[in-house]
Amino acid sequence: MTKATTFSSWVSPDLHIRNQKHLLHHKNVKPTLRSLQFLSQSFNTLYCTRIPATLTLTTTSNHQVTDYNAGIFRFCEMGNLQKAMDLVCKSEEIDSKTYCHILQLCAESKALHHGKTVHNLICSRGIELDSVLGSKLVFMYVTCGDVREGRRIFDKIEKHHVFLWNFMMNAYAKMALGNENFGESIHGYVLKLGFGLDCTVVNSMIALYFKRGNIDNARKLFDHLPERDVITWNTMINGYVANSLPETAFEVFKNMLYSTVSMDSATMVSAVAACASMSFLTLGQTIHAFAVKSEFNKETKFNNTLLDMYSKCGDMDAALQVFKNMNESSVVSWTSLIAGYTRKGESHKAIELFLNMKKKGVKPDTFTVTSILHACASNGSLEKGKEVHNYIKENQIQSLAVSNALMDMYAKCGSMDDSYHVFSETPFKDIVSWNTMIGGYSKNSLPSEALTLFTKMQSEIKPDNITMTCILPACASLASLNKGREIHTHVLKKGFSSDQFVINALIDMYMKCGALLLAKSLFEITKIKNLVTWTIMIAGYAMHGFGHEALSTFKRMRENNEKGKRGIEPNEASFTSILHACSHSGLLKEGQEFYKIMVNEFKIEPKLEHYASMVDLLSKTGKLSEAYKFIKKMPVKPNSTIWGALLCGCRFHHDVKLAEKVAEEIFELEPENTGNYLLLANIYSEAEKWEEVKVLRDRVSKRGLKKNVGCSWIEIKGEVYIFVGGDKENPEAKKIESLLDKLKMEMKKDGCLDRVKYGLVDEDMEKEVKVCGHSEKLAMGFGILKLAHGRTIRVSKNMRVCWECHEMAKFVSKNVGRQIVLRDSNRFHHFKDGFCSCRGYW
DNA sequence: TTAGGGTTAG
Repeated sequence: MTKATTFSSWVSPDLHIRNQKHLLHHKNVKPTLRSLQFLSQSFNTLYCTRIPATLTLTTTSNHQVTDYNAGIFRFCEMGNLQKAMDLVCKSEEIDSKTYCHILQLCAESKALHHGKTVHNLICSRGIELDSVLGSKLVFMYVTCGDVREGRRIFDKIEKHHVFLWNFMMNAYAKMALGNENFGESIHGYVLKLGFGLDCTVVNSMIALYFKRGNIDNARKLFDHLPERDVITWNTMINGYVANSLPETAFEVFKNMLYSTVSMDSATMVSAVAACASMSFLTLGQTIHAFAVKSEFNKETKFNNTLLDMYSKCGDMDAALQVFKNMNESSVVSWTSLIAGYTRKGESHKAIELFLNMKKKGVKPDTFTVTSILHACASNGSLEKGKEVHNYIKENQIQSLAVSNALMDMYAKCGSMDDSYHVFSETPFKDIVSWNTMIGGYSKNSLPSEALTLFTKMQSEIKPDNITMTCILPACASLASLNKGREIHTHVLKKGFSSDQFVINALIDMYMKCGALLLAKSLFEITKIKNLVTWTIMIAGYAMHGFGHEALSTFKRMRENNEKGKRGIEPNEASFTSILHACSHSGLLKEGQEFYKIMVNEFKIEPKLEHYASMVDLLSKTGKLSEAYKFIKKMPVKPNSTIWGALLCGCRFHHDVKLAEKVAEEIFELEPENTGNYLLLANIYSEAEKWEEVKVLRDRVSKRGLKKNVGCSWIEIKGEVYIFVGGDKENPEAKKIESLLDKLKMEMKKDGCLDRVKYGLVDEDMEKEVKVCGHSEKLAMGFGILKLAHGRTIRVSKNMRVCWECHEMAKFVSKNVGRQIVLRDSNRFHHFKDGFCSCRGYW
């Protein structure tokens, strides 16, 4: 008997491999060609073998069959494990064959606990462990997941059937799938045994290497194989497609055409799939023609791949044509069509198809419902999404992908409560589930929820690179630099820093947290910058009021400035950013020039955000009537942002007459927004038109408008402190108040407050609509008290900063010598030495 | 060896 191997603890993957090598070198059994092929197959398909029942029945001992044996056999046949167990425990007169039966049932039911009981009975009753009963025990343990115990029994067995070798190796293979070197050690053994030139064995090895992403080794095997069959070629094409190398797959396909091997339908399927993943429509059409000639187009599987190719290439007419010409369509055909229309943004057509398919009696499966949920999500149609959800519940179409698609649909339709409901009811969540939820909270302006879930996630599953891109916008939205830096550390530790999405999200986070220098240095050290990287940087400079830096970044992007790299062409979003930059810095000439370039050179049709930037730019630079004319000439209906930009301009340049006209347009669009009424009231009071102020105040109180609550927050040592106007609850409230009083006195002495008399004139009005509340002043005061001298004070506000607070920040930056970065709902203000980066353009 | 789905920044 082979000496039993003892394991002191649960084994590492490395140890499994050593054991498996040991298995292969076992002295008694010579591996057959089939067993080697089987071994590599086990990697590829996770093929799970059952020891056939006949194996156990052929060589059982001749014990007398008692009533108990017959009874247990019957219960096993019926699958009633509990009853069979009861009988096994009751009688000692049980033969080896019966133990085999019950162990088989334990394995099938994955009942390790019962299996162990049977094993104990066998031992305590002194039943001989022959190769058949031993094999069955091994089978039971391995199937139930206890490979270590299975191996212990395996080593006790004297004579092994080759099937058990394969089975044991398969079990180890499954466990060792994640190991880099394992494939190579099997490969070495294959060569040693002289199977290196055998087509069938090598085909399996090639597939194994591709499965493991080891493309070079797969290629080497292929290159050295003297005789290749159709499966060799197909495996190569398929392997390259699966490893996202469709171009190489195509090279192989071309070479196959010149070889003596003729293609089969699997070749066609792989080649068409390669075209699909490359969006190579013309090539796909050529193969289509070839397939028609060779009559491959009779097969449903091929036609489905073809349909999917057209759908992925965006040619929905061709996809529909294939669909119509098909002899038999399946749920796969319908799903490919639905997915195609969804990708094209034609969600209504996808939904229509879904309904049609149900009408035709084709039953949607998990793939279909995930596609249709995606369509509802991109359409934002919560109602349709809910209908699909009901259908899923009624028909019990369950899978993790379906749950994830449901969470995503609810998140994209803005219903995070429904999304969380699905999440909490999903028993086994994967990384996609967590990422979808965290990203959903971030996008739905629920950053605290996103951060809470992120913390919870870490105790259950390892976050990945996508998690980073989901959580970083939440840090950005809270302006939580501490949290953002913490995540950056995590990114570096886990090696996500080569991911372009992660880097872009980090730069964006630093920009939105006001850490312009950190954003800039990360941007500069990032070697590969894509359009989004550049646009984030330009948008960042824009929101910080660094117009010239934004312009030079835009220029750098378009030039061949990086070594050996071609310049990048701007798109719609880049122009939004650069126009923003111009308007935030009052760069009239440049802005107008960019607008022209966008429309004339790049043929980009302006969107509302482009128009808004232009109106903002004209208004800020005093071109009020031009701005008004610009709005009137717009081919689309202006929104409140556009009119609002002009109204701000009217205040800045004291044009009461135009302001009245503009305000009426906004009041019509946003009758509930108190901010607009206050803005007009300020314009009146600055022009000392007290009667108009009074009329407006009456209008506001008559409407009984909702009060907007302004709030500001500051992060100190990782804690976020939130302030609302007139807040006295903060334990430091008294200290802050006396500090602010002192500052106000000094400002008065300096004559600073003379400049802000306009904003303060109508205090009643201000109290009534309670728009400002000067919460930013409280947060700044708290920062002065709590942060060491020399540290920048970073405050965020959910509305635009008020004039008085702005003046105070300027004063503090000069007279107290503190740098302040204030983020309001519109832009950043950097205060230093008595100046603000906005230079009045806010 | 062979078809379809869900999460990712401006």
